[in-house]
Amino acid sequence: MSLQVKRDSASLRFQVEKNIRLAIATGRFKPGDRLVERELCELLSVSRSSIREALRQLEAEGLIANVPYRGTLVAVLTIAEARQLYEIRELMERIAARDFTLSADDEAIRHLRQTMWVLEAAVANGTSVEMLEASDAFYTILLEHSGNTIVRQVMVPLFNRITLLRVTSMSSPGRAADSMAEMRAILTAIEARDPEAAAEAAAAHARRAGVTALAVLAKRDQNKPAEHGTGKRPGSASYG
Amino acid sequence: MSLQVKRDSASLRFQVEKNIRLAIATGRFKPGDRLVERELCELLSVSRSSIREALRQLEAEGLIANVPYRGTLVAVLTIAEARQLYEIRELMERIAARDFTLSADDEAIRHLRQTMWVLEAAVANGTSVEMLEASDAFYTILLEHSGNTIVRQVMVPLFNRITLLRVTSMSSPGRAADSMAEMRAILTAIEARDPEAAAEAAAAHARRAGVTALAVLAKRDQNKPAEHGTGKRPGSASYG
DNA sequence: TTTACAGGATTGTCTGGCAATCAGACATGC
DNA sequence: GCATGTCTGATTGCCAGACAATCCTGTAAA
Repeated sequence: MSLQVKRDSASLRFQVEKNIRLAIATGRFKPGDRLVERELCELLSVSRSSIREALRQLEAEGLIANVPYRGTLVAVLTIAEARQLYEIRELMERIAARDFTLSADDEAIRHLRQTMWVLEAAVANGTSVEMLEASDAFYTILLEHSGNTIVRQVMVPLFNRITLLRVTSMSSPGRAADSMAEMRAILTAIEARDPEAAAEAAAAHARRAGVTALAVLAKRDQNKPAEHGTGKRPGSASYG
Repeated sequence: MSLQVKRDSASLRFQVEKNIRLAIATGRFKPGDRLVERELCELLSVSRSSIREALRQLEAEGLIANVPYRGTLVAVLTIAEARQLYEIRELMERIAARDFTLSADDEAIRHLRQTMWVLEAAVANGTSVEMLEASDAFYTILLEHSGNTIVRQVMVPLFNRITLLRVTSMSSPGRAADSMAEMRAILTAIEARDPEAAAEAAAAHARRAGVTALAVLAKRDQNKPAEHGTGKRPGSASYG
């Protein structure tokens, strides 16, 4: 066990960043919503400097977009972009799984296996939030111990953007169980120390997640083609 | 010709960002160098707020790294990371070339062809800076008109990180001519409207650039294994 | 109806400041 | 000499308040 002191009193702007990210992921801020700086100040009880620095960071990740003198909006993903997103995600996960298999130690694999149990428990009888958390944890471990810094850094923004959709995509009936089975396949390949099989399993998982999500998206956009950006302000309810 | 007004009175922080990026690309700031905020303020004649916001953006792109209460350093790439970088770059360029071929209009292709001429002229009898600029322009057009927003957004940080190395990698004798020929091949495939060939040509180009760069890097690190981060301050010579 | 303009809202930027933290020098005790 | 404690200057993290630039909107004038 590492004795590292938990440098967890993370900088304020980092917490701001995390909170905004979370607010977007949970649908508190919806795609197209406007993020007014001073409202965020009040919501989060920090100064504008910290807010703005956090916004710049999120902007670089493509999670929000900035229009000069008009403000920052939560990014809106078109279907085409979603398709592109999932194509790249597949490639990245392929690499991550391969490199993890090649370079992860037993400790990491054990950790991954544990997370898989948690996921399976959540799918059996947990909330959807628990499922998402376990699923996130799985990927975090995979990326963290792949030894591939670059893939990790590329994936973070991708992942964040996918969360712009994921509330949608996971809602597909039966998808959770399939998803879990696919992840189990990744783990099995990793345990067998077979990088190619792991890569292929990860790719298959990403591919199917993409197909499902895109199907849901296409259907949604058929029903209400331009429902993004209601113009509704973030409001002032308590948050954080 | 586009009649778009050149929104070039870009925000200050954007110019700051551009200048710092350039300073890193040209070796003015070297990997490991420390970027002291107040020195940047004086160098660029802007306030700390703008500097800090620009730094956060560059940080999110992985071009600089931040250590709490110690400052921001220009990122240092290990050889392993460089290898990972080029592997992903290959995949991304493959997609970009494919999608460009599928979706670019004649105007864009003509533009690309023109840039190719500029590049060839630069290689024939131009400075290395001109070569780099033409080469950058080529890729910018490719990405901009690929219709693939996500690949573009993924590529930007990758590209920036590659410029951390590129002064090195282009210095390989004869590489410029080869590189040019490979890019010509991409263009040819695009003109033939053959997405698969274009993708393959782009991948080949990226692959070879990677091999060359890695070879140079490996050699350099053999000679002076830890010459990163001389600790030298940015200094105060004129800049910008 | 269209145009012009005033007013409000929001962002972009600056200034000055203060606490937290770090690196390095220095002194102390063994 | 070496380890430990302390001090000091430098730098970052964060803040409050301010002002100009810009955009949006509603209203009055042509």
